[in-house]
Amino acid sequence: MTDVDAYHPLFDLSADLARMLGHAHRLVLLHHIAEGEKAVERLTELTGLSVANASQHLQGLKRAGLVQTRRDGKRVLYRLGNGPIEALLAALRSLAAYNGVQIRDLIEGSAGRSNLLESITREELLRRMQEDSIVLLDVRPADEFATGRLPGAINIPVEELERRLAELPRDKLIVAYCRGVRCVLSADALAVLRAHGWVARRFEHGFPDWLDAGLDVEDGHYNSG
Amino acid sequence: MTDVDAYHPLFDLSADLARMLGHAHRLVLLHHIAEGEKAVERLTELTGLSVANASQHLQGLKRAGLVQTRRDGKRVLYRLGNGPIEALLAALRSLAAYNGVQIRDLIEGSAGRSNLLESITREELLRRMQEDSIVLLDVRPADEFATGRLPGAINIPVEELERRLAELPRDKLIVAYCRGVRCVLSADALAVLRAHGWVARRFEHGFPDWLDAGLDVEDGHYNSG
DNA sequence: CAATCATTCAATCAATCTATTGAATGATGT
DNA sequence: ACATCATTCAATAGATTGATTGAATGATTG
Repeated sequence: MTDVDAYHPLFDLSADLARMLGHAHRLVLLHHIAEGEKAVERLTELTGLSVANASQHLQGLKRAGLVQTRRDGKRVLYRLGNGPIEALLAALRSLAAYNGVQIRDLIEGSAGRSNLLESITREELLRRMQEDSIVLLDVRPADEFATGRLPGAINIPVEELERRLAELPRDKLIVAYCRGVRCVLSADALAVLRAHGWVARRFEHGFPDWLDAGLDVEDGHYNSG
Repeated sequence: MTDVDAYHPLFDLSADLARMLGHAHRLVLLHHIAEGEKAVERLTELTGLSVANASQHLQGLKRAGLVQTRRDGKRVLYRLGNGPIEALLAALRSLAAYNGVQIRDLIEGSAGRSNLLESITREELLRRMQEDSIVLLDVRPADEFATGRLPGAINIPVEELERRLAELPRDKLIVAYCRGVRCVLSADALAVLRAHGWVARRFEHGFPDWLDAGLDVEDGHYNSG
């Protein structure tokens, strides 16, 4: 048997990337760079890092392809690199937020609040939809919502969620869903909701799974034939 | 002025997470665990790591919430943790793959990385089909696909591609093909895929060339005589 | 072309991470 | 209770990473 059976160079590349994201200073730098091209000095102002230290981190990010540079006079401007970088950062932040909420629950509350964060099964979802004890929240973009949705769901795309929280009742469990297990939208939504004191869980299989199960959808053309 | 103006605990949490993903051994372990609950010993077989070393890495992953454990007799079974972990792993692999392709292009050819990113030779296609490192995407209309296709190809006609993106894995190179060099379908497909962060190239000769070369086709009547 | 400014490089030390070893724990079967 | 097995813990040494310092580079200005 070989050393690492499932070895694939992609694991090494992935690890190098992840390691480069594994320092708060670099994440903060990336955060600022993602908001727009910036010179090193500006980044040091924003982050409070020393020039040499910031530069060193930036060199690393550049080597990893996470940022690119161009010269403008005596300044060197940093911008985000190519590829799905923001998607990766969003996924990272999303999971971190999810875990962060869990940790806070462990500290704040004793017992079973942690399972409030876990996803809700389809069976439980169906039951609680019957008894009208939940609010079903679709956090996908409006156009996807328009194409089809779970019965009774309301739509607040995740990027609008924070400023539209008032639309959600506080006396019911919020169940957020999106496109499925690979989709981070509902996890982001959970983080926002929990951060503002709502009680929320997610239906992690999302809309496609619901569809596959042959269950009713609203306003869709999927099961109309 | 504070040390880090834009400081947010989320950056620390994210960095901790990323650091935990920043080692190929842990990524390989996660890969195996993601495919199903496994005991430590099984993981050592799969990875070639020593027991203590694997255990140590697993402890770290557990602390980070990336895996969970349960006991079954004397074994301890590891499974993936809660939250959008697979989404994060997919995003990581996706970007690594993207960068990997770029790097290889820089090494292999001086000329046009864009060029290499676009089309894949028949030889490379065959090789990567063997090693199952790509997803072959047929973007022709369904009826043409039904008549005959490259082995293992999946069919998403280009006009449906945008709304069916979820069917495509993010951790493999997507190779799109259509009717051949004069056909624009696969080029359109590339644009859609790239725009959404997928790593994609095209097999520009398409189905007819494959046929001419006398290579296997699936479910076709072409080479049955 | 010298002075200046923004950034990078090089060298250092402290801190952290990794693999290995061997001992300790916890569950099982006799 | 004892022996056994799977896993974890603890301690160590070697490798890697991070912050700081001061010098070097590259572009601009007068």
